[in-house]
Amino acid sequence: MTTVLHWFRQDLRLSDNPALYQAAQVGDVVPVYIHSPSSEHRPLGAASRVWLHHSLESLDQSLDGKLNCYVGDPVSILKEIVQRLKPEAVYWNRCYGSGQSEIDADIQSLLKRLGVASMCRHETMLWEPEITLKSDGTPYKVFTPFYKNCLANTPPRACYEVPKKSTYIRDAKCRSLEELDLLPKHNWWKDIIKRWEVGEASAHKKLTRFIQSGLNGYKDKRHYPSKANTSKLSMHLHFGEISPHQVWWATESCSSVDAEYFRSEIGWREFSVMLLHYFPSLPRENFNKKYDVFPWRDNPEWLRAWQQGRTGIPIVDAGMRELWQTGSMHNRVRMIVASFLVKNLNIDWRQGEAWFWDCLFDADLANNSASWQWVAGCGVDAAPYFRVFNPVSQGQKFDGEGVYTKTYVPELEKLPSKYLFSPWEAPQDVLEKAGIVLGETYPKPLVDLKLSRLQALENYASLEA
DNA sequence: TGAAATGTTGGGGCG
DNA sequence: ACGCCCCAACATTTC
Repeated sequence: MTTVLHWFRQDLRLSDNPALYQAAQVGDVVPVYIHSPSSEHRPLGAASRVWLHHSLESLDQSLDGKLNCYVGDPVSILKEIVQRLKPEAVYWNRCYGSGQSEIDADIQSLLKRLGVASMCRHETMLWEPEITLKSDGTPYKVFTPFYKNCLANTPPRACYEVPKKSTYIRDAKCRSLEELDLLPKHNWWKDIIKRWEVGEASAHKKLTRFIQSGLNGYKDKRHYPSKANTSKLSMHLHFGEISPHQVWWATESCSSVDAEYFRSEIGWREFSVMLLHYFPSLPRENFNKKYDVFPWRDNPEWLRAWQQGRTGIPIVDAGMRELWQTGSMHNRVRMIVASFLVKNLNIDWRQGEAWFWDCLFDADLANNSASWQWVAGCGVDAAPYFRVFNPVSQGQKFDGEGVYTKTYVPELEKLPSKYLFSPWEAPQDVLEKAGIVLGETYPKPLVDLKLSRLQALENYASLEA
């Protein structure tokens, strides 16, 4: 029997894994994962490291404990393994993002030198970036025509089964999962990860549950953070515990408007990946260069207050505390807190992006940077600069009863809904009755919403001139 | 995947 | 009955 190697990257699953499927048909598989902190363009955030650790643990179990982990630069690690184990070929699924194509090219030339076949599969996305270009050969810069073009394009490929009868080989010289040293030294993460189930099986369970009970009414109900109408699949998709194809085809038979809206969100994910592919500087630089002279405010104390959920704006604080306590945040609230940071506090979107990157289990370079640039107005197909969310009316509209807000800001528990989203407007006796002393039991608002909005509009308008 | 300012309309109270 | 005012409700424009 021949030996082949499968290099796991952002495809931590057995089902619908094109490279693994093909590898297993050829021979016995050496499953490999390489942690390479030194060659990362953007080091993993703390939350991502925690999720990754647990995801690898789960993958290892699926592989009968045969997952082989290594630490170091992929080229030198793979070189060493290949020379030692002499597999017939190395398989992997393509990744996207800064430097990924270069890594692929480096590995391919390495394997060529070693006389080993390299099998890099290009079936990761529903529509690979190369086939979604406009007729003039340039990438789409507006979502709607991009997505229309996708739908009119070749349908996404069918899903692959879990490889049958595959034998996985353990390399005695690999490292243990613990040696990857992914988990933070302090134990803060234990309570957070407890809230989640990590791994391929959990991802599918979530998808099934969502289709059964969350998809119906998704189009409207997804906006309400206290409702369970979002899929919460983002982290599983990010690490490849489930593939977009599996999600796509699972909802494809549901021909409701709800399912269509849900699939278009998967479309936004494709859009972001495509953008990062063609504009690798997206996580660092304003896509719209006009914004390079924007007068961002440097205020570490305000930034800190935003991060810690003590801005004095209840829906903003609820969102930021949800992030801190759960490693995730409802998407509607992400937009609200982001708009507040950028357009009320006037702080550079990169500061917000960095915090999300560190705290989110689903931190994804493409989605995160594209979305922050969208909010800030400097991105591709971005929100117009004058679209400023009012966190008071957003709270009233999407969390009317305050169920979500009170979950994370319990000190406002007794405040009537009328003032829940703007406690600074509550009469003194109402505050007293609710046991609230502004500035003591709950912060006074960091900024005046009306004035800060006008200031932001002025700043933004100055760029237009 | 906004919100505020401004404009328009129409019903009802009232002299 | 009529004109006038007020203002909610809705529509449009502007940022």
